[in-house]
Order: sequence, then C-alpha cells, then structure tokens
Amino acid sequence: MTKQKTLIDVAAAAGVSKMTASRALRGSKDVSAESKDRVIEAAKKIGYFGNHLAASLSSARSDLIGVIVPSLTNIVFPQVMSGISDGLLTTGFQPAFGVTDYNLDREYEVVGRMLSWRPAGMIITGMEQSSQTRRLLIEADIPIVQIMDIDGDAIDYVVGFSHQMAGADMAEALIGAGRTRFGYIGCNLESDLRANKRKKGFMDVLKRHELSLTALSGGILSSVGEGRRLTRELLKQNSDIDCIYFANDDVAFGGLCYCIEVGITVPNRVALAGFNGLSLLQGFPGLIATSTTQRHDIGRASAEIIMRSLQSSKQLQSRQVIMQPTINLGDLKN
Amino acid sequence: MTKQKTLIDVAAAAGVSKMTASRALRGSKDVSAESKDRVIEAAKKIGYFGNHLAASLSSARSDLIGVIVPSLTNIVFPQVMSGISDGLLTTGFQPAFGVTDYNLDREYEVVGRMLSWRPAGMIITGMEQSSQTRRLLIEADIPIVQIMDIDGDAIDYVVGFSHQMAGADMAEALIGAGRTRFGYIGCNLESDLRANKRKKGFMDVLKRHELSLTALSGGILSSVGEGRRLTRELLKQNSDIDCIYFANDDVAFGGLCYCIEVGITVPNRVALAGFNGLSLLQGFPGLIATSTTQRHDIGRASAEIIMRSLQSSKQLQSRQVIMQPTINLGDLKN
DNA sequence: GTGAAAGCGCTAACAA
DNA sequence: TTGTTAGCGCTTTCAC
Repeated sequence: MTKQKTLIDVAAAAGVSKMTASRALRGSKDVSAESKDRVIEAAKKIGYFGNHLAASLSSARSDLIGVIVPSLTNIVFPQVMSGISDGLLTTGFQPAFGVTDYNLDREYEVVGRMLSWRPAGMIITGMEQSSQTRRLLIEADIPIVQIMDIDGDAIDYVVGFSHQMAGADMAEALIGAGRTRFGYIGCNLESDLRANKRKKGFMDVLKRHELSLTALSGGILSSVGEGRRLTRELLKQNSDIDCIYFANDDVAFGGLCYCIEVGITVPNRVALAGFNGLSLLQGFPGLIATSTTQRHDIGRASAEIIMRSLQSSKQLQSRQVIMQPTINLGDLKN
Repeated sequence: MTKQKTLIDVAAAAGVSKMTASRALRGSKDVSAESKDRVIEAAKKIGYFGNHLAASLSSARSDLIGVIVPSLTNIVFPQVMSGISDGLLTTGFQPAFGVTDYNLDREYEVVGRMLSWRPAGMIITGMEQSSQTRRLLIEADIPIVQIMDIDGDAIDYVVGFSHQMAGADMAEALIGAGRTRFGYIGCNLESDLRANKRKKGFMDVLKRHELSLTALSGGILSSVGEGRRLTRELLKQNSDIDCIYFANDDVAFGGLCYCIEVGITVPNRVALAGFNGLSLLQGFPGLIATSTTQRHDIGRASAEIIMRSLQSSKQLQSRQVIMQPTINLGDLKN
C-alpha cells in the first residue's frame, strides 16, 4: 500500500509551508521565484500529482466539463468528443463523458451522476431532454451547451444545425437535379430523433412539390450491412425509384455497395443521398450525395463557448452557433 | 445562484441526522425501514444528487474507473469504451475516459490527471507505457488492466490478444490459400505500434516461407480514402502482386473500392486482407479476409476484472485474458 | 511573500 | 438504530 503523496509531502520536500506549495503549483504570482522553483522541482521529484477531489471540494468548483452523448458506436459522437477534447486541451479543463444509449431515463441518471461531480460546465447532445433532466441542468447553474441540433427550446447555449432544414435542403437539391421518384431508408428511427427531423424536412419539401416517398425502416443497427439489405428490399419492391435518401452515410454506403454489386448505375439510374460527410464515402468518391456536418468543429466550438462563459461573468452575446451543413451532390450535379 | 443541496438539507427535510441520511441513501442496512423511506423521498423531492467529490474524498476512494485510449476517431476504441460502459452499467462505478493521441508524453499527463481523481481502477490501452507512466500506475496501488495487446510486460492484469500472432496467423492462412506475391499497406505506422506488431508477425512468416513483401505506408490518416490511394499506387508499381495485407479494415476497404472501380477481380486476381472485422466489410461480404477481434468483449471483460479484483481482496487467479481473433477468409477460402 | 486557521460535504469510527 | 466527533487534502481568508 503505497501511501499517496499529499501537498504536505511536497511542502516538506521543498522546505516551505503547505500553503506556499499550493500557491506555487497553481502558478500564483504571490510566490517568490525561488520558492516556486523549489516546490515545482520537489513535486516532480516525489511524483506528486495532486488530488482533484480535495481541490475541487475545497474550491467549490471542479475543472471537469461533463459531456453527454447518446452513443459511442456511431462514429459521429466520438468525432464530436474529439473536438471537445481538442478544444479543452490547453485550458486545464478536462472532459468527462457519459453515454445515454438514446434513453431518456438513462440520460437523467447520467446527468445526475455527472452533476454530482460538480462540473464547471456541461455539453449535452440534442434538444430533447426530459423536463426532469432540464430542471437538473438549470439548477446546476453552470454553462450548458446543447449540441448537434438547434430545433427546439434551448436551455442555455446551442451549437449545431437544423436537421429539419438539412433534410429540406437535400430534398430541394435532389429535386433540382431532376429526381422525382423518391425512396427513404432509415434504421433505428424510433430513437434517432435527429434522423427523424431530417426525414420530416425532406418529406415536407416533397409534399410541397407534390412528390411522394416510399419509406422503409430497419433494425436497431444503423450500419453498412443494414443499408445494403434495405436497399435491395426497397428496389425490389419499387423498381421505378430514381433516388433514395438515407438516414446517414453508413446506411447510404451500404446501399451503394449493393447497387455496384448488382450493376445499378449510380447516380444515373438511382441517385443516393446520405448525411454526415463521413470518410467512408471516399471509397467511391462522388457517387453519394451528402450533407457534410462539422462534427469536430461543433465539439470545439462548444468547448470554447463554455470556456468563454466561464471567464466572463457577463453573458455572451450570441447564445447560438448555427453551423450550416454543406450539401455535396457529387457526380449528380452534372 | 441556486445553492446546491447538501446532505444536511435532506436530513432536515426528512427529520433525521446527517448520518442517518447518508446511510439511508447509500443503502446501508443499519437504518430503519421508516427512516430510509423518509430520507429517500426527501432526497427525491428536493432534487438531491449528492456530491461525489466530498464522498470520494472522505472515503478515500472514488467510484471512477479511469480508461485511457489513444484515439476517439478510430472506431475500434469507442467500441471498447462502449463495452466498458456496459460492463460497469449495474455496478455503480463510472468510466472516465482520457485520450492520448498515441503520444507517450500526453499519456503520462493524462494518466497523472486521471489518478488525481483517485479512481478505483484503471484500464489502459496497450503494453507500451513509458517507465514514468508505469511507475505512476504501480504506485497508485489500484487494479490496472492493460487491454488490446498482450505482447509485452504486464503491469497487473491484461485483456487482449497477440497482434504479432494475429499477423502471423493471417500470413499462414493467406499462404495456405495459395498466395505468394505479397504487398503491405499501412498508415500512420510510426505511432500505431499494434499494427506494426501485426506487420512483424506477418513478415516473419513470409520470411520463413522465403516469400518477400512490398510494403507501402501512407499518411497520418488511416482511412478508406487513404487505402484507396495507396492501393492504386502499390498495384501500379507492382502489377504482379496477388495479395495485399492492410493495417486494418478501413484501409483494406479503401483498397477494395479501388479494385472494384478499376475492374480488378477480388479475391481471384488480388486477395485483400484487413484486421478487426468491422461492419464496414458487410458492404461487400466475403471479399476481404479479416481477423475479427472482440472489441466490445475486451471492454466488458476488463471492466469485470476490475470489479472482481475490487471485491475480493485476494488476487484473482488468472491475470491474463487472452482472446483469439478469428480469421475469416471470406470468398478466398474456396 | 508567507503561514495559520477554518471549512468545503461527506463518511469512518466510535459512542449512546 | 441513531447520533457525535474527527478528518479526508485541499483552498480560502486573513493575519503577519
């Protein structure tokens, strides 16, 4: 049982008081250069790394930023987390991640647990928290950033884009490219609220143009294999479809693989459109239309907003950062 | 400024002492059923969620399990994290993630930061920590699980598989399938130590069979697009290659996309082999040989080992859980 | 520039 | 079964 080093050990090793050691290690300027050097050297020598628990309890604030995401297996969220991680890198703040599995009850639990670590701020995915969860977040009285979506009531800050508009924009673009007989393929649509918003935006535009849509939705897993399977099914039953909108790029890519295998010309015979702009699409550049979203930037921006909000006691000017997904039609644009 | 609720508020609301409230909320049996109910109800009513900082500091242990991964953008690690998250779900312990970016100095920093939260255990990727980092981990005197690899000196527990053997096994399998003129394509090989181990195992076997290998390695990004680019380059310069071993499935899939596009028959003309068994491969089932690794299971198993080690003060019997990647040759096996 | 005292919110150990 | 006392390791505050 190696006893953990404490500030007292450092102080003893440096020949100063606990308090001077504390100040030196935190970079306070009220310490003589000499003491400072001695303390820092002593700390390094004995392998002192502090105790965040005590520090945070004592100062009534931690340097944690809570980050709540619905899933780890959808690559999009780790990419956002990566952006947050980068955004916090030089700030001395640390992200702490929680996963909800797209479940509102779990979200409440996870948020509660997170708050009990007294984070300095919180970043949470989506706009659809339960009223209980919202109450928890509001009462925490720390900066809250909702990310990835802007359609809904903001708790505090928001960084993201409108999924409904993204769906609508894609519909306009595809119609503009001359497509008229649409299919839709999604997975896991009950819990993927944002995919549903895109679908709604997409359908609204089709309706306005008096076009209809054949929708098919599949199992729990949103993946390449599922997209492949559903595309086969959809095209078998509806051979006249000339454009399919997918819930995301993974599913769309599965569709493309199927089309290539059976010799369906993409995008000439059937155009495919996904969502996210994943690197997956580089497999066959240009064949899938997509809306590119800036996951990393959203993460980074949300981290920066928290930092700014923490620094200036006054409210920030803009409480919303809206990012516009870029539509790329690929070979379809010709 | 909403003042955060404390245990005293709960105690007051329930009409008991702070201590009884504490015991009731933690499920101690030394509390009358009546007090227990009153306390729990009071806590719920005033929205009390505790303060982990104080609890952990006081009890000298937290319910945090530190998890150190090199990257979030490689889907493999979030999958492991997901397994850890699942493994801890019902235990009351919580994962806390840190990212090293494949950088040993950052790893030292991240581990140090993590330890300063006094986690109950630690899960860390790989066997190649710096001696400083190892010292930190050993002195922390908590269960440590190194994951994803078993080739090297263990600190404490190990859950994973031998990458060198995985590479060797794949080489044997491909040679067994009649391939003789090999290429290798990797990305980011300076920092991806485990890919290098696979490559080494692969090359050792080729050498034993007196076969040679044309290796090509690319940029920082390990991705579908990079695999595509490198495959074109490799095949242009070495048109007689009949089998390519890739650093992983993403890169291999990029290679497959290129071959399909230019009409190279896979696996007949050129066989492709990757590593990981990603769902990506379902895009063209059977065309890429791969070693399937159980990322989720590794995460889960490592979480369970920590839990068991925490429960029983005596050492666990087996300090190593070795998982065997399954080789799947796909259409090549015929 | 430095140090001593007090206390953050909780739990361990003991007492009642 | 319940309450009291002491303290976890640090920072805040205030004195020197």
